Amino acid sequence: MSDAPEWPGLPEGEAGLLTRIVRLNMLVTTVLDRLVEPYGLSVADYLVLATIRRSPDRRASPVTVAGVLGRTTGGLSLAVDRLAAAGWVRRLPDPADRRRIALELTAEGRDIAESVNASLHEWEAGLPLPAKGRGEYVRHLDELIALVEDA
Amino acid sequence: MSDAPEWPGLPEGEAGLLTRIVRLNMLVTTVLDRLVEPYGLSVADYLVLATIRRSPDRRASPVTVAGVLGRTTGGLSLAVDRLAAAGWVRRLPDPADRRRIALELTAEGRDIAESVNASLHEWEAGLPLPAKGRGEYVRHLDELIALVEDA
DNA sequence: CGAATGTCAGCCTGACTGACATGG
DNA sequence: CCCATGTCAGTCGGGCTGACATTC
Repeated sequence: MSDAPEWPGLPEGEAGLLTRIVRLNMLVTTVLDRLVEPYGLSVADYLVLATIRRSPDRRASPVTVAGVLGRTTGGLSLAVDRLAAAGWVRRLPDPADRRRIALELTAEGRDIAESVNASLHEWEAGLPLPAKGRGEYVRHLDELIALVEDA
Repeated sequence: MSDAPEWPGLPEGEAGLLTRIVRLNMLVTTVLDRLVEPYGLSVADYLVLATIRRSPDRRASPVTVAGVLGRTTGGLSLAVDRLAAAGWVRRLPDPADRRRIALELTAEGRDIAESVNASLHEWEAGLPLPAKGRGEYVRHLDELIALVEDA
């Protein structure tokens, strides 16, 4: 808490796309933490909920989720344990392939995910974007993402 | 290690500036890890080196660095221990105020920081930015940063 | 005395690794 | 037989908190 007074320095000087991205993320992380906190979960765990929620059929296998979030299946197992213990996620067997399971949100899990989501939207809507609107920004970010993705 | 196949889902749907920033950062983090790894330090530790390096006089107090990087002084103490043990950072007493110390890079620390920095620039220079050049992107990122900073 | 600085011990989050069981 | 999936035990990095000593 308390905003960083100055700049973290990745590269230096003017250029520094990386610097800026890191900086931006640092700020965003703070915002996310704040938004997510009242619901009693971590950002990392929220991402799991959100990933499941956005998956086709609102279900996803651990491997898939781990892939999406760039984690290992082992690590994800623990996260799912946490989330299941909290009553937000259910593991259900896949009748077709008995090695697999599907992760599914409970009603409560859905509620939380949606609440957080709403907070995020709300926060974002409150940003005083300079006229031209967010479209411009979104486009640029998407371009950057694409660029970095296959770099 | 293997690119995430799909999208992590923060908000959903179209908008989602936050989603994109998080996504972008996820990618960038991977890049940073890769760039920093050959030098045998973590990104977190590199940030400490870089922060010191960019400080006025190439020196900084722990409080300052902690402030810049959004960490606690306690946590930073440990990081400095690591870095000092590796021979990259020196603690030197402040004659003016005997509570304080100044952190300074050793020659080797400077070398490493500069090498990593060079890698970063090189990587960035290799990005096939679409004509208009990075100026456009930098500007947008700066605007976003400013926006989020006082949100 | 109260505030600021740095350090240390203890803790905790959260992920990874590597072995394993099960099923395709 | 070999590959894929999920889980679990053990481990570790990395940062935090809270107490403390010192100096202003």
